[in-house]
Amino acid sequence: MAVTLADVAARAGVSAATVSRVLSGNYPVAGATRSRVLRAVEELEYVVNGPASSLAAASSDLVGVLVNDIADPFFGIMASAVQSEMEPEKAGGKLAVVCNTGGSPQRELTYLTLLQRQRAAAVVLTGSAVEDPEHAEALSARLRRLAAAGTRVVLCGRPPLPEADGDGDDGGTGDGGKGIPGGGAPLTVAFDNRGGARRLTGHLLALGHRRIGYVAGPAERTTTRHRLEGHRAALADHGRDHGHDLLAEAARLTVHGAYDRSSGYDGTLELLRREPGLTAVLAANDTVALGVCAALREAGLSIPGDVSVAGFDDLPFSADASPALTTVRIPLHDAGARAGRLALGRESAPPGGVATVRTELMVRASTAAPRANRPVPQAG
Amino acid sequence: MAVTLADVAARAGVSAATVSRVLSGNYPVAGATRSRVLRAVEELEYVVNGPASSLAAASSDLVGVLVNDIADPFFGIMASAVQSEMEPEKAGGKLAVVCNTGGSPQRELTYLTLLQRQRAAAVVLTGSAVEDPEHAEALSARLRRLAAAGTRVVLCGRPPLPEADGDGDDGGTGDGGKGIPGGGAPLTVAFDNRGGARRLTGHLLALGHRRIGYVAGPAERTTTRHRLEGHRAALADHGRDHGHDLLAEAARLTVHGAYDRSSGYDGTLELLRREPGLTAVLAANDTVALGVCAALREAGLSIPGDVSVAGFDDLPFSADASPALTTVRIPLHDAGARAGRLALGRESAPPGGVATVRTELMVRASTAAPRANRPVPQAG
DNA sequence: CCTGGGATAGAAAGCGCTTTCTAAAGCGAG
DNA sequence: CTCGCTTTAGAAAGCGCTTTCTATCCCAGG
Repeated sequence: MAVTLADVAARAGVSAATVSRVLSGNYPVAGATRSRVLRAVEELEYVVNGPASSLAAASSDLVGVLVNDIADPFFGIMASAVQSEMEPEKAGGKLAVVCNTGGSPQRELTYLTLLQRQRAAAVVLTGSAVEDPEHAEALSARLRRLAAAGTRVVLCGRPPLPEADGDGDDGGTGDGGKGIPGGGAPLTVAFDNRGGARRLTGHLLALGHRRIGYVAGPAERTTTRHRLEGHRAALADHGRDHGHDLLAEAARLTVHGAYDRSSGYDGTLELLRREPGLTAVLAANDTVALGVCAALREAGLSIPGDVSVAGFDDLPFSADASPALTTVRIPLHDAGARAGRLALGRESAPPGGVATVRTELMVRASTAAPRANRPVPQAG
Repeated sequence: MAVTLADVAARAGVSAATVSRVLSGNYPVAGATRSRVLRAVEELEYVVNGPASSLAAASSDLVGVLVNDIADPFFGIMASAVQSEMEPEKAGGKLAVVCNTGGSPQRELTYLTLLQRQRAAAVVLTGSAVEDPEHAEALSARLRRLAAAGTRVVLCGRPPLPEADGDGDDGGTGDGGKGIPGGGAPLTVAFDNRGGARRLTGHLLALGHRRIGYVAGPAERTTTRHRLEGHRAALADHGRDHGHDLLAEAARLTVHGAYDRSSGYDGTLELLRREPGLTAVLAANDTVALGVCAALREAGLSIPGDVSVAGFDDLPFSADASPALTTVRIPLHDAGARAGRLALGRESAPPGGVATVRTELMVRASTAAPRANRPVPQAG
């Protein structure tokens, strides 16, 4: 039913081989022949049969992008950046397949199989990893095998895979995909979540805050752990410098939730119950921060007058919230673009296979020095 | 290098045909044989070669989803819903390919070719269409040909394609893809933008607003036109009932921009210049509304005290903006899910091939009755 | 005028799978 | 017991393309 190579060949009065060569363009074809073929292609409205060509050439132009939640701009921005690197104009029509894993390691594996089945040229995994050792192990093994088989594997916004064997102290192999053609080992574009969180908490401490609540993300995710570590590191710094141990309180002032608004809302209520005298609340990310703000306001507290609030990520809406949110900016677009280039092999692998992108503290209106006396809401 | 069907067959001591039958499951295979094959598949970690299977079966399990901007939650939500309908558990591992067209008709066509090349099983086009007759014509023809060739084509959030021929008054053929197997004609899930805008403007008029500015979207998009038509219809309704012609002013109080925050900001500045006495501003969508609010605040006007603001879409952040945004809710998730089911043929085509989803007016804090005397900002 | 080599194009062998078409059993009925 | 049917499995022919491997053709050099 569909027009095939043979049809074009017949029309142009050449062999199928010649048509193929004209279209792929990596073999000399005489000018006259070429234009005759091209005309036939035009006239017949011929469109290459992708599967057939992938089969014969043993390669495809699909690139998988795994995201936790495509409706979340955090992932949307990264996915968009990855895809912008393979615009038809730039990369000869690679197709990005965006897969919504919902953050489930199980689904992640399933999609990986699906992509492997399509013989995807590369796979980009975004979003934080789950720390469950069993899944982590299965995923690492899987990714490493995929990479070894020639599929480019890039992790974006999650920590590098643990070392495969016992050798090699700490990710310093230095041959991030040099040896084996087409990759060989998974590459990573990591975010400096620890440093960002540390600076953010440092900012709050510098303003004079001492009772800082933390509505953290899901306990089992690496991103959550890293941000929490940065937070505590800042607390520890402060204790060291001022002989005032804030770390002891940290656990009591931390609650965990999901990366959504209602977690921020519920978490804040819980924090207020535990410590009505809070002067600042840190949120797992900006979306959570919105929920934090809502809960605070309902409790009759003003921001930043009574309580300061800060988020993480700096999504587009963060600057528009009111008050504008103090947050840690993650250059999602740059990170995604870089991951995309790495996935296409258009950028050489970073040393050790790991590139870390900087995060930046964005101080805005939602944080200010704490007031001496502020109204204390009635406990729930 | 990779494990093939033949390897599995050899290991299981059966023919390749049998293995294929076990895996596709649409042919009887004796229980003992089946489990022997399954075990071999396990042991060899066999993964089907998608391209080969697509080639042989002349079908693929890719579904294309075209979006204007994947980083925008409006599209993210729809894409997510489409994809949720083809979870591996539900639809046997269909893969959604999300393509970012940036709203360019040119890129839309390019991606369509890419998808066609992959022999995609279906294509879902989201986002408003461009009204440029030339492109519209090219796109319609293309989609119709695709559909006729067996690819399911679903439009989501854009108006149905114009009738192909001169016959048929107004999209009432009633055989939305019944005749030809696998579709035949493009299907549509349309939004009631006109009705929504009409109700929204009605709400403002009922509150007592008479000088209503409109920061509309790009002039050439259908969505923009429909919302504008609804707006003007409400204005006309009012004139008819109260003998007070607001329509004459409408053009002067309308400015066009893109669907982004800065358009809202700039547009509002321009509107304020044209009519410092505005008491309400309607925005093309919620993102634009954020920019409108920012500009208003900078001009020293309070919301809704001095000026009411309303948006469109009801994205997740809209309820959290402050003040919470009055807006017209579009059930994006439902619409996307429906489009997904239509694309997979899991839901029968609606009468006439067009399903319209209802929009709902969400009245929140950003709109209120106008004040008798309000400060008038200095013109820029 | 002959010959070696570069440029160009065709023939044909797959790529790994699906799917007829065909064959071999296994079984109840006559 | 034999016949004819159902059930199950293998053989083999492609699906449409890429890519060697070859075969021309043409021209410069001898």
